[in-house]
Amino acid sequence: MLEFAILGLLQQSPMHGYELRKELAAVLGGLRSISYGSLYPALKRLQVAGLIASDDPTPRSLLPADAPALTGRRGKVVYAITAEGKERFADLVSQTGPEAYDDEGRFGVHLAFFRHTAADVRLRILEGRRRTVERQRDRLMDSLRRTQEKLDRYTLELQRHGLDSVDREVRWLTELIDSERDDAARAEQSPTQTPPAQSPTPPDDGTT
Amino acid sequence: MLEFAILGLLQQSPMHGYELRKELAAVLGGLRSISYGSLYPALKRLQVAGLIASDDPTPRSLLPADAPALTGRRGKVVYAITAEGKERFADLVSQTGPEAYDDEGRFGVHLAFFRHTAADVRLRILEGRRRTVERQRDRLMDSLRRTQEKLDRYTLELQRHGLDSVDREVRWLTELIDSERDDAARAEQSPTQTPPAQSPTPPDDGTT
DNA sequence: GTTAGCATGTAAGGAGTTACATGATTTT
DNA sequence: AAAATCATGTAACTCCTTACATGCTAAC
Repeated sequence: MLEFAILGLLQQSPMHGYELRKELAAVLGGLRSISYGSLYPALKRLQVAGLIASDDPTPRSLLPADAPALTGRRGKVVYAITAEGKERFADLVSQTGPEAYDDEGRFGVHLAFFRHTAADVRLRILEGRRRTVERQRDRLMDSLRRTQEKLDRYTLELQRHGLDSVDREVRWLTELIDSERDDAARAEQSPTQTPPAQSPTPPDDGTT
Repeated sequence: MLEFAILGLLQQSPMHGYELRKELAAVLGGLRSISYGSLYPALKRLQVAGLIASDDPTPRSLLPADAPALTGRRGKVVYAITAEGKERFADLVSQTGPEAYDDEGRFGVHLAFFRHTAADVRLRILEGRRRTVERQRDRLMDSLRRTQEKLDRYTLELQRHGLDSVDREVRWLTELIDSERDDAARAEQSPTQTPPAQSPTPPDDGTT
């Protein structure tokens, strides 16, 4: 998931690790960020696999011969995606199986890169996610109905709040799906126009 | 976290692993359950630590001497919490530091066992959780305000939905906190009565 | 020229998962 | 007695975190 997100970000522009971390926070839900202990090893793995390349500013060959063992090379290291990396990203982005939507984090990453995703793939991922969340909702409703009496006030509140959240997520997904379908229908009617990448008007939301 | 949840459930009644797993699902948010690959090793660790004890139905000593190496002992194994385990659970339950509310899962477990938690500890945990979630909300609002134009429709939707969820969680926590404070005030007025373990009437919620 | 904060990296470990293997009990 | 399902367990692995170690660069 992390490697997927890195490839996606580097697709947009080259970056060094520190920068990447900030952008990653936005992609991964905006709340928690990834730690360096995950980030740098991931970059190394991607580089070894040939999916990204570093524009290393101080290559060994330019250092004086007496430079000591160099436990760690320092200085900003800018990474860029390679052709192979783009290929791999295209593969990942077009996955429509459970791995694209069963896990909340992975789904978020897929959504964040929807601009690089074909319209039919977008729709399948959104529908898959909705099915997953609907199943969660149904299980929760079931469990609430069956055990309502046995539960104390706090557990009850926790489950009701969880149910409410899941319910809202289903509605949110339904809005996205409907809006995707509208776009598809519109593209059908006037196929000469470029399909709209920006939505016409988001359905509203009232709050704030 | 898993071990905390197990101790909490065994506090209520002895159970075997399979049963435990179902109850665990409810405690851990009702959606995903824990796998056996986590559960059984956890039980073993707790037993080795002396916090739980198994009522093993087929102890080695009762088997015929020719019983072969016994790669795996089978038959239901019922676990019960020990006095030491109760002590440990009481310790865990009364923790009011970040470990009780920074992680969503851990907070959920704490909440699920609020009936075993002192009123002042409950309040501190709820307030801590609210602070954590408020910080998340503020960070998200900030990020949304600053980068609104750069984001495509999908990332924007994702962040707006995330913000909405976090906002609702803050409100939910505030309701719980207010209700706790009411209870505390009521207990103050008539200290001879036992403090109410069940809420009088949940503040309402309208939806469903 | 020293402190603060930017930037990179490693080692150890935590908390879970999947895949596998097997036994015990209930249903048909 | 075969099949389904209940129940226990291990090994290997995934994916991330914390704690640590270090160097580079700008500001005072």
